[in-house]
Amino acid sequence: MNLKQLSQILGLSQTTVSRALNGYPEVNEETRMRVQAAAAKHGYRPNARAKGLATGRSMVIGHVIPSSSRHEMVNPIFGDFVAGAVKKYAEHGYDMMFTNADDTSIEDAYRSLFQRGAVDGVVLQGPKVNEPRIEVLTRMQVPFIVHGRSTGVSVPYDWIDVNNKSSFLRATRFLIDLGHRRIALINGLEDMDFAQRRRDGYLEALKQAGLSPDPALMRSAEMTEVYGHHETRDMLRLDDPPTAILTSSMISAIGVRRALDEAGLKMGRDVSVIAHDDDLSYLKNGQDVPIFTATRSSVRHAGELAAEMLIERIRAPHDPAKTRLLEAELVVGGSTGPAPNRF
Amino acid sequence: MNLKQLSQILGLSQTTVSRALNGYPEVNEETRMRVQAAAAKHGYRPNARAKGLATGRSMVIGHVIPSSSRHEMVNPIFGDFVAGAVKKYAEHGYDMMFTNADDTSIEDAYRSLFQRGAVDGVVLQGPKVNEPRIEVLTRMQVPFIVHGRSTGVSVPYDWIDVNNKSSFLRATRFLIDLGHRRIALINGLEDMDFAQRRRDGYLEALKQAGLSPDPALMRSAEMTEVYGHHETRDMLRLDDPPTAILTSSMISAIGVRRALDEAGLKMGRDVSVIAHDDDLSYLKNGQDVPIFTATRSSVRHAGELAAEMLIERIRAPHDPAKTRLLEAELVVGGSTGPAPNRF
DNA sequence: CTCAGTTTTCAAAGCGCTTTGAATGCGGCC
DNA sequence: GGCCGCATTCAAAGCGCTTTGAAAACTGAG
Repeated sequence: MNLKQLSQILGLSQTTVSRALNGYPEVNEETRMRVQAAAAKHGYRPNARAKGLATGRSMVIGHVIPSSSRHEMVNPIFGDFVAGAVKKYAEHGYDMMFTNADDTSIEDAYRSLFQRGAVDGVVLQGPKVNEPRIEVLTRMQVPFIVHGRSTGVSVPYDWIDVNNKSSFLRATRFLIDLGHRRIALINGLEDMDFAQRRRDGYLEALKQAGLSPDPALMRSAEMTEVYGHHETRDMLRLDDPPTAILTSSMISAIGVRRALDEAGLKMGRDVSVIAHDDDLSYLKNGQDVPIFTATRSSVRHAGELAAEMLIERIRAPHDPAKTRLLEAELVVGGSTGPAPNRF
Repeated sequence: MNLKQLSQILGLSQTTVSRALNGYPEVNEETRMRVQAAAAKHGYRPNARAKGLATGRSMVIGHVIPSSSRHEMVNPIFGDFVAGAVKKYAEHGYDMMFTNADDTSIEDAYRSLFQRGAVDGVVLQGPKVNEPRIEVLTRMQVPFIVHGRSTGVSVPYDWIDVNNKSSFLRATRFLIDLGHRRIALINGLEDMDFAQRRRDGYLEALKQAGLSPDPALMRSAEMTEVYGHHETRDMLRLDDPPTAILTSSMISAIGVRRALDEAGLKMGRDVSVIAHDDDLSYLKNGQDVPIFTATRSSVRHAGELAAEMLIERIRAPHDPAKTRLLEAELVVGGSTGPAPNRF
């Protein structure tokens, strides 16, 4: 069933039927009712491609998934961010499109999406420091939003981010206030912008407390469970092991916990742990009492906000850049306690 | 840059340029080279909507994400399955589209995707027992593939699934062979087809061993960490607690482990645990030695296979239904051991 | 040199929609 | 009665591509 057929059934022109369905005012209300009824009856749905071709808009928003050859990892926060975003997209009549690109051709993938007219805007995830994609998209003059920020990029752009620095500063200070002096940081990949900001916060807190950082206590890699376990076990073997560990993800924190268990150490008593908690739906930080003391910020909520900001941007391409900084809350759970007295 | 402009630059007709780029034989090779060079030089990429309108194919494959009001959970396997699928889609020139639909309108969402001409095929995830969507799609005569199967659906359809019954049968038998008699099953939601098959395998193994199932040891819900923890803690309080636990996901298994730790029990010695491991990239089951004894089957690989099967189906809509049953491997890790002697 | 056969190129129609510019019908006012 | 303005409807062009059916250019045989 297409527009032509529907209009023939109704004995009206395509113009009138189209306008009736799209809510234009120059249609007799009675006619509109008749058209809407017929459309519903015959299950008519306008062809998205034809509509897009005629309007120049695709009503689709793109995401590019890097299929890295180096690290085949899917970000665990992916699902929740997407769930948040897609919900808002749907509310505004947008669909979501994914494309795959290998590491070397990510910029090209973004360019392709727009040139092919496949999308009206894109979300840029996981920005690195000096993220080149941001300048590419800016130069292309297309609507986009960054989930995160990129230190070193000077052009203005829309972004939504968690205040990584302040939350890790607060978390570190919290541990210092509990008497900890040997505090480890199990961070994400170094070239990721968020990881750098978290480290900045951590270092800042140490500095304010007059503590000097120990490179042996600062680790960074892709945030898996195995990684958290491995680094913890490694650090526990040091002559002067940490009494507290700060970790960039709940998944790694689970590995940290496993390593502590294996070493016969009790989390919260022997070693304190603070994790960053993205509030993933399948990995809640406990029921009522949090398992881990954590800096918490819902990535699903970030997805919703990102979607809304991007849709606004698509509507008003020339508005000045908008940014949104979310503060993570510091929730206190059972994984932290006063530094053990070793003497 | 569109086809018209490009053909004007080249002094050729649109027909010839289009054919040159799409590899049709009736084009002089020299001309083809010239066209390809010009297209590359000017960064020409055919408009996907126009192309789709002309060909009737969208080169997009759809996935519907249910935004349930009941359980707001994103399936943790989502990311890896999608990563596998999108990679294969890309290899064949397909993009991936997501749409959101609330629980009540999922069928409608599938229908809409096709009627709007937005997709050439869809993947149906998380089938329940007697899954109504399968019949809807069958009746619509559109290409689709089911990740999983649906007991009770009699029409033939394409699917790819893990042999859930046999893997849980084997896992249960493995525990029985180790001397366990009180074996608990922490399963997924009851109405999910995979959960039912896993329970069947579990029950079958008990039956073969002459053991009668205890309803108090069979739990089912959405497979979160908190759920695994909660049910385990609950069962440990029983007069006759289980000595072994079978769980449907690694995430829940982590919760199981936490409950055991809290109770001062050692996994593998006091209580044995077997988990189903989807081989998620961010949640590997250990480095070299598996943490958990597990039934393992890569969901990412399933995503790749599903994508390929669907693309085949799109190419040959009238071929007989194809199915693929993957056997999970039983990997033995440190979480299982002989049943403790309680006397 | 001619003509059939082959290779190569082209103009135009069509995919299903929106939107422009024009036409129609109607009531009201002078 | 004639004319204007308003409400309503319509025919046709256009979005950028593919594809059909025809034309042009070339080839080799007779």
